[in-house]
Amino acid sequence: MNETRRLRIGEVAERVGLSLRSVRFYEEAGLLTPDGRTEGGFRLYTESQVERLLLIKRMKPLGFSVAQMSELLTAYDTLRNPRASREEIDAARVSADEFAAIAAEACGELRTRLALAEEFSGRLSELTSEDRTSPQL
Amino acid sequence: MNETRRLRIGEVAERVGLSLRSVRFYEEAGLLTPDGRTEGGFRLYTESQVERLLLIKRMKPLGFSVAQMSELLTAYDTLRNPRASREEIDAARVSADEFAAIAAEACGELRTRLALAEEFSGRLSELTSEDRTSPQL
DNA sequence: CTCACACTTACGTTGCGTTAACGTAT
DNA sequence: AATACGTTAACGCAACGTAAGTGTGA
Repeated sequence: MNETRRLRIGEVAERVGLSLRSVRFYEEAGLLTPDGRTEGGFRLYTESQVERLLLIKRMKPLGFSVAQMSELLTAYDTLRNPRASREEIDAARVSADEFAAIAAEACGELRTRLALAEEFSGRLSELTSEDRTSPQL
Repeated sequence: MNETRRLRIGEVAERVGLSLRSVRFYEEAGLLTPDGRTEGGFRLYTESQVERLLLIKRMKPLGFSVAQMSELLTAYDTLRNPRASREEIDAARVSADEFAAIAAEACGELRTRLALAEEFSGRLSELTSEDRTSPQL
């Protein structure tokens, strides 16, 4: 029944919007291992692995390191795993909460960075618009 | 009369808020050369060089590469140089306009990145807040 | 047989951080 | 003489990009 066609890296990368190199890199980093290989050695991925890559991609704007992503994914896996013990779940919750805080802080830094960028950008575009005020950055 | 005390790299770095390494790195990259050295080889900076470093620092939120910053600084110098020829000024204006466009685009990317970051951050903080909706990233 | 696609090294890039070993200035 | 500050290599790191040379599979 489970007519789940497995995908090769090219199709995966295109669907997710990552480079082949990135997908392989995340594998090296331990973020996701292909479901298997063909006889010839081609990586094979399932749909749920595609989703996992999408999840990874959605973390990127926050600027997480691969190590952090790995941690967060582990915690997430634990929370979603019905077989996980009470302790594991609790630890995962703590971890997830920490990441929520880190994420909030990253958003804050992005906001200030955006504000600074916009300020500079504004001045820069005034630099060549000729009005009497001597333009200065 | 020009009682301009020149500063050494430590004081410069502290005032500007950059590391010594960064200041030296920007020098390597050709963004600014010290006004001179002491007999013993210590770098000496003028106030206007401090301002230049502050300017460099203000560019950073935009994510410019050092090569881009170098270009932009060159154009800026030309625009501020009263001895510059007409052609030089025109070229500098073109360059500055291009950078204004690049900067605006960078701001746009930062905005979308912030939006994505906030979305993920929001979901992440719901992950451990226990309500009935099965939490999913 | 042909191609598009994939594989594994392995070195290049950017913007610094970080020793290490040593000289300078007060 | 001590101490804070500075100097030049030079290697390390993250997160991939980019060949290079070779194999796979429809």
